[in-house]
Parts: sequence; structure tokens; C-alpha cells
Amino acid sequence: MVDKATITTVARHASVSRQTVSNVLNAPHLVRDETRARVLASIEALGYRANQAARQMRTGRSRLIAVRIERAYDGIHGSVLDLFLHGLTETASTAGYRTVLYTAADDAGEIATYEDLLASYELDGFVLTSTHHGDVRTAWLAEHGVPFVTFGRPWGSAATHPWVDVDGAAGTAAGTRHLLAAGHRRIAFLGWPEGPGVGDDRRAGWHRTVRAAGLDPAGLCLTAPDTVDDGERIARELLATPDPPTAFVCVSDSLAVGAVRATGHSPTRPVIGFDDTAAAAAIGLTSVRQPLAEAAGGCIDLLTRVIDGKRDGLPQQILLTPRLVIRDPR
Amino acid sequence: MVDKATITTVARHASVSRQTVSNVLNAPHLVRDETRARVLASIEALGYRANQAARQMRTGRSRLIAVRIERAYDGIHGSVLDLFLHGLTETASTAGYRTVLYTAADDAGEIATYEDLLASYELDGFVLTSTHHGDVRTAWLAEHGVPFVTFGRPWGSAATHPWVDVDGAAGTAAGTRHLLAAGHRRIAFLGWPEGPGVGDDRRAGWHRTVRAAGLDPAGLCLTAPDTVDDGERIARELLATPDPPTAFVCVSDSLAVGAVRATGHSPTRPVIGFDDTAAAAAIGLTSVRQPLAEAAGGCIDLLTRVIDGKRDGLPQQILLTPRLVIRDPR
DNA sequence: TTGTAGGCGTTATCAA
DNA sequence: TTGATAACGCCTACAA
Repeated sequence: MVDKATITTVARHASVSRQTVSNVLNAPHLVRDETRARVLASIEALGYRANQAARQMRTGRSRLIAVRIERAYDGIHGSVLDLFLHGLTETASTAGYRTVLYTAADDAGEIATYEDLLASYELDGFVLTSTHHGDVRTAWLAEHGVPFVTFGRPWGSAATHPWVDVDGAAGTAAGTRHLLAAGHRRIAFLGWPEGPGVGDDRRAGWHRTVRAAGLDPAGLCLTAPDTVDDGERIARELLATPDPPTAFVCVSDSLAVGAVRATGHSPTRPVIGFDDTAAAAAIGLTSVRQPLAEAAGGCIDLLTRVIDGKRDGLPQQILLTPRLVIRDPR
Repeated sequence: MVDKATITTVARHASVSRQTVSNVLNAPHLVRDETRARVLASIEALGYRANQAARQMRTGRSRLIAVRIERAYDGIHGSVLDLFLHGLTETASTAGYRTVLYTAADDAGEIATYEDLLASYELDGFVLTSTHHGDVRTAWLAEHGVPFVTFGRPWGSAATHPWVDVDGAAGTAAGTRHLLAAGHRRIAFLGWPEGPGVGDDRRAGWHRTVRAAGLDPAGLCLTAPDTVDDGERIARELLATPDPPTAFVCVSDSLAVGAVRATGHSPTRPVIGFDDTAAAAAIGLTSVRQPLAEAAGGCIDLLTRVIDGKRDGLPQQILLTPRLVIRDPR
């Protein structure tokens, strides 16, 4: 390996002081054109790269952002996070940041990790996913003045931190309209148990679209935990009623796959899932796809803005619209 | 935020020199019990944590390892990497390392990233996934003396670097035996186009197991690109022969899902996939599951051993056996 | 067993 | 516009 070039090496090579080299890098406008050109040539010639640890010691900034990688869900999920992480890493890289992963068993463990990451590595910021009602993590970070952004709205709390989210209601509404356009009049919704947050939001999109079409959603919504078996069970329950639904909109692909089983893959009883997972692709399930790369890009945008202390007038929240991926059942 | 405690603060608080604090941390045996206890109490009281940047400047080690996150596959795949990354992060953390992500469009771009990561951040090591035939990345890393480990054997090259892999042939062999035990005698294999590596290995497991049972595999193997549609196509092709197969073993879940479509989900024509993806769970596909958490743990084990320069007699390669996840078709 | 001195590579401050 | 000096927090060598 070649000897590492330092700012001193470069300075000597270009016959200037170390400080001038530093200025070329961090405040180019202070340096005369001719000098700058000479220094840049030396940097190129020596293959110099600023040492991040030394820079960090001086500036207190690591150019590292952290994101949690969750224990991948057992079944249908997964790959959603994959895509988000990939987008995050790519955008962060072009913004000059690297992405550090961490895991945590629960919120308390996560806060302990914050403390370590901040104290030892001087992390510049955090991206939080799957925020939930009464999330103590956001409170801790805000309290300690740590830059962060969440992928997910702060449901039910008045907290005003930057966030990026996908309009779930718009997604289920699009799915519902798709079914209405195909002539369906009895459109059911399979959801998660009620509670403020993602589940209620997605249900609302179905509900208001059905109502707007002059139809009555009463008795057409059942809820269950997020498993395929539960989805099949509640779909069968609805199908066994005197006036059964002819189509299903679901809060997740898990429940949707269950519904597809319940309908026996019948093309006349279409099902629409949410998240466009691999399972949806496998069985030809129409599903709502979140724009995860855009969401990741938005997170980095907002986060770097906070890190750089830019309290400009730009919006601190981004709500993205998902897209319906239409497939034929197989 | 509380004032950051440094080694100097702690020294003052415990009425010792900075060096003694450093010794307590890095060479505890040099310090008298009573002194050590006092210093540790001060560390606790002040919430001191060693600053990683300063330590790194002195030692040249970042306690950071890098792993690439790939553009998630379009369809069936994904989540495989998710699980691996989670395991990697968790194990690395207990070994005192943090995991940094990076992306790269191709091998050349990846090597450029190595250069940046090494020069700027002084990364301690790399975990490479999806190595391929004639991989230039491993050559570059070896040449530059950078510690690395691959998840995947160095197919077709004699390179001797540490690696962890999953015995694909054992997986397809287990699947084939499962079908033999159920009485099947015409067991087909749907594979990827021939070439040294993962695909050939998985095919070999099927081939040798069929032969060992005294059966003839001739004409029962077709290959195609890794898509559901291609899987369906070649499965139909085999089913249309005079003496069609009664069961399928597949190199991937993608091809397996296609085969399931071709058989019309018939329980009498079972299909076995590979990777136990979300798609397999969705349609009740029996599939070979890789022990990804163990693989990740093995990677960290081997990598830290290289980083620490422990050239002990312990094996530098780990081959793990996958497990058949048996499901009823739905 | 404990303390002192020096330096890792960078940037901020200030003087020339 | 450029350069000298100090400091960030830690660890290694060496001295006491």
C-alpha cells in the first residue's frame, strides 16, 4: 500500500502551508486561484484523502448517520426495509454521509444505543423507522438536541419533528376506486385492530372512498392480527354472511394473501394488498407500493438540513403518495 | 446535554493521572485493585465513554466494518439479505464493531468505494456477499492487505481467504430425499443456466441423491433465468413430456413459484424451492432455508480474527447446512 | 504502580 | 491571501 498522504505531505508537495491546503478543501474562496490549482494538483498527484477521524476530532462531526435494522418479520414482510435502506445509503452517500446500522430489542435498549453511538462515535443524526404511539425515542432525541427524522408520522402526538411518510389512506383509496371502477359494490376491508396510526389511516382511505361512491361500508370491515391465517379466517367470515363482499381491500399483503386463499384465487373476487411484497408478486396480487427510495431520499434531505442547522422556511414534513401495482391473479 | 467527560475529567475526578485511566481501560492488570476501583467509580459517575475518533487517530483502527447493501431484487428475493444484515449487525456489536453500509453499481465502483472507506474512515474490514466467478474485488482486497471475509465460496478460484457459505447441495439433497420418501420416482430439477457456482452446486445435490436412489435423472433437468414466468414455462415443458415428473426441486423460490403455477397448486405434484422467501410462506411452498444468522455470526468471527491478526490454527472456512422448511401447499 | 511528554491529522484563531 | 500556533482526546514510550 502507498504511504498515506496527509495534509502535511500535500502542503510540502505544493510548497504551501498546511492551513492553505485545509482552506482549499473547506473554504476554497479564501485561496487564490493559482494557489488552489497547484494544491489540487498535489492532492491529485499524491492521492490525498482527508482523514475523517482527525477531522472529526476537530469539528465534532462524524459524517455518520445511524439507522436501525429490525429483526426481519417472519413471514410476508421484509424487503420493504431492504429497499428503504438501500435508498438511504445511496442518498446519504451523495450527501457525504455514511450509514451505520444498529439493532435494538426494545425502546430502552435503543436509547442505550443512542447514548453509546453519540458518546463514542459522535453520530451526526438518526433515522427512525416504525415510530409508534407514545414513542419515547423521539422524546429522548429531541430532549437531547440530537438531529433526527422519522419515516412515519408522529401519530397522535403534537411533536413537531421532521418526518417523511407515505399516504396510506391515498393508497387504499386508490385500491378501492380500482375495484369500484370494475363494478364492485360490496367492497370489504381487512384491517388491523383499531388504534391511532398506520392501520386506522389505511382503513380511512377505504371508508371514505366507499362512502363517496354512495355505498354503505357497515359490516364490511373486520380486523385481525397481521398473519396469513388470520386474514383467511376473517375473509371467510365475511364471505359467509348473507350479503358477502365481492372484493377485498387489505391493510397488508399478509392479510391479503389470506383473503386470496379464502376466495380460492377466484378472479371474480379480487383482493388488493398493501406493500407490494414478494408474496404479492408470487401470487399475482394487486398491491399498493410505497415509494421507498423517494422516502429515503426525503429522510436524508430533511436530516442533513437539521444537522446543518438550516432552519429555513422549507417544509419539515414530506407526505408521499403510493402507487397501485395492478396484477392478474395467478 | 451533559458536558462530555474525557479521560482528563475522569483522571481529575479520581485523583490520578490520565495515563492511569487509560491503563484501567486498556491494560487493567497494570493498575492496583484499589486504584482501578476508584477510577471505574469515576467513570461511572461521570458517564465517561472513550471517544472513538481520538482512539482511532492513535491506533489507526475505526472499529467499523463495511458491508454492501444491494439493490433489492425485483421480485421474489429480498429479505434474505435483510436477515443476514441483521445478524451481522448484532454479532458485530457484541464484538465491539459497528456496521457501515455502502452501495455500488458494479465491481469497479465498489473498489472505488473501498479506497474511500479505507482512506477516509480507516475501515477495519469488509464483508462481501454474492461473490462471483473471477471476482476482482477479493483480488483487490487481498492485494492491498485489507481484512475481509466473503459470504459465499470462491467458486472456481484457488484463492484462500476466509469464507462462510451454506451447503446448497445438502439443501437440494434434503429436498430430494423428502420427495423420495414420499414415494416419488420422477423428480425433476429446475435450475439456472450452467456455470460454476451456486447453481451447479444446488443441482449436484439433486443429481447425486437421485442417482443414489438408483434412478435416472436424464431429461429431468431444465434451466432458465431466475424469474417466475421462466419457471412456469420450463415446468410446463417437462410436464408435457411422455414420462413427466411427479415432483420438482428448484434452485430458487422464483422458479419454484413458477412450477407451482404450472402444476396448478396440485398437492400430488409437490414443488420444493430454495431460500424460504416470503413468497414460499405465502403459497405454502416447502423450501430450503439458509441459516443466515449463523452465517453472519461466522463472518464476524472470521473477520475479527483476521483483523486481530490471529493466525491461529482454527479453520478459516465455515460451511453451514441449510434446513428444509416443510409446508402444505395452499 | 503511577506520572510525564509527545504526537496522531485536522481545523480555528489570529497574526503577518 | 497566506502562514504559525494551539487544540481536539487518546495512547505509547519512557521515566519516576
